Amino acid sequence: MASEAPRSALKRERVRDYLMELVESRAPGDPIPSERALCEQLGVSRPTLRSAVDELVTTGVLLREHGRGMFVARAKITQELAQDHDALRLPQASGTWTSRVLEFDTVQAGARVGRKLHLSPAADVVYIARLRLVDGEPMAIEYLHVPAALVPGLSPADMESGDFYDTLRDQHGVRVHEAVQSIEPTVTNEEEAELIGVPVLSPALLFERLTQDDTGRPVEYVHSVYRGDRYRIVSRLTLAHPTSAWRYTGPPG
Amino acid sequence: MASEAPRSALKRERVRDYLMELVESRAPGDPIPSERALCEQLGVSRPTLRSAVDELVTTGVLLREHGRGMFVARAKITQELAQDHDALRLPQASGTWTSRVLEFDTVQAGARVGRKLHLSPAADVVYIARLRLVDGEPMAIEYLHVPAALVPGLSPADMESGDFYDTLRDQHGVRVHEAVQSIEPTVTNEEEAELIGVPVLSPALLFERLTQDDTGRPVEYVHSVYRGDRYRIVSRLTLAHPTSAWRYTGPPG
DNA sequence: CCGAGAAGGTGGCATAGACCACTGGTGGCG
DNA sequence: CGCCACCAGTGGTCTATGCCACCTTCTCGG
Repeated sequence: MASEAPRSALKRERVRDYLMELVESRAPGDPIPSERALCEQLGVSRPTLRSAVDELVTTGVLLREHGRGMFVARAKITQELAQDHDALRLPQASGTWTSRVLEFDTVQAGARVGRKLHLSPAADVVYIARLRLVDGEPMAIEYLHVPAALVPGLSPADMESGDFYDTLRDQHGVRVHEAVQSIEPTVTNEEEAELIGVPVLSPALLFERLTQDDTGRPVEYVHSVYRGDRYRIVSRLTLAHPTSAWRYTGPPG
Repeated sequence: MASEAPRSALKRERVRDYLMELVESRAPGDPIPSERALCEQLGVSRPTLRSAVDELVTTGVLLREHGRGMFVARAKITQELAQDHDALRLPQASGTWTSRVLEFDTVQAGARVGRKLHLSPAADVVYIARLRLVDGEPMAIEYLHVPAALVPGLSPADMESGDFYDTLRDQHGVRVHEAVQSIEPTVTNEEEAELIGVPVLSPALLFERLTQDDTGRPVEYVHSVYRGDRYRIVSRLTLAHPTSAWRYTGPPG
């Protein structure tokens, strides 16, 4: 009854801060003590400690490896991007992009995809799931839907080598012209995490794109998830004349 | 030893799937049973149930309110964006943007910001933290650094009304011309979550922008965090000529 | 009639302990 | 000498339980 301390210091936060200091005193890739050892050092239970570790894994500070231990993550965490920006991440342009096709099927469009592509729900579409890699490292998972009538004879190999838009133009006479794309933040689910090689619930970018050819005909509907720890979007915007590109993120000033 | 079932069904996943069905059978805003009631229904312990709920709160399916209960979230979750796209979120253009200044100070640039703005670390910069709102709802938190010499007499009120770039041009003769911006996914920390009004570790977009005027002089360095459940970027891209804009996300095809 | 306080329900945090699944090293066996 | 089975250590999951903070509602007293 007496004083009732504000108790702003949750154990979980205390543990997290302790771990942050511990991480900063070590080099990337270094192991840190085991969960049970840390519990004893900090005087907290294992679920409490694991909860704090969960947060640091999600924010990209720590890595866990089952049966091996916990390690300081290699990449700088996103939250601290603003503190060490210049030496950050791989530039978009660099690296060699390759693809690995995971699924390749002709299926019925269904209601949702059919509406997107202006097709009947029963119309055939080619459904492709493919992994995008940069220098062999998984970077994104991409799900494409293309009207089957547009791409007769399309093979999985076509989706692994060269640019898809080049293939569309050269082999099918379809000239991609315009696209509407949305981007939003998300977190990885089990499947995406597994394929991209990041923990579940890691920050990621969700792209959705509907592409049209020069006659206004829908060509592809793409839905893709990019890992957030290795990928970012960099754009150069020009103002002066209030162009559409500049304003696209809402009010900048 | 006999058969050793694959046991792919973790309790946590079973609980999550059960909750997802439960959510889909209800309308947005509806309450769902209490944690303790769900535990009994599902035959799991409360920590296990809470763990599953945590995931659904992070992915935007459920809302928790301390002392009141749990509710079906209003916005469609990000993960399911692809399933109901047309009726999604608020369009970028709609809504009235306002700002609330949280901090407004003249401080020394420091090493990092000084490097960005091409200033000495000891040079004065105006540091502004402001909340951006759409129709009164918090949408983003924005941290600006502007060289103090550029904006003599700038007041907090200037940052709450009108467009900052208009203010720069009309009151200080600075004509914003070009910017380099990066976008990446992140999750909210305590401060951001508190200010924006979302749970900690919610998906969000991290913007970083360096703006120059028409003489190439750095004008502002901005770092902002947008909530992911209400905000997305929509852009229209045109191909045909391989312009820079189109390629900015890496290889599209 | 209305306001203040008590009671009960809810989510929030933390504990101690158990067992499972995976990894890597080590020692025994072929 | 080489291979493989075992085992100790690690993270992964789950249980049962307690107490706290917050909100709503009901009731009782003014």
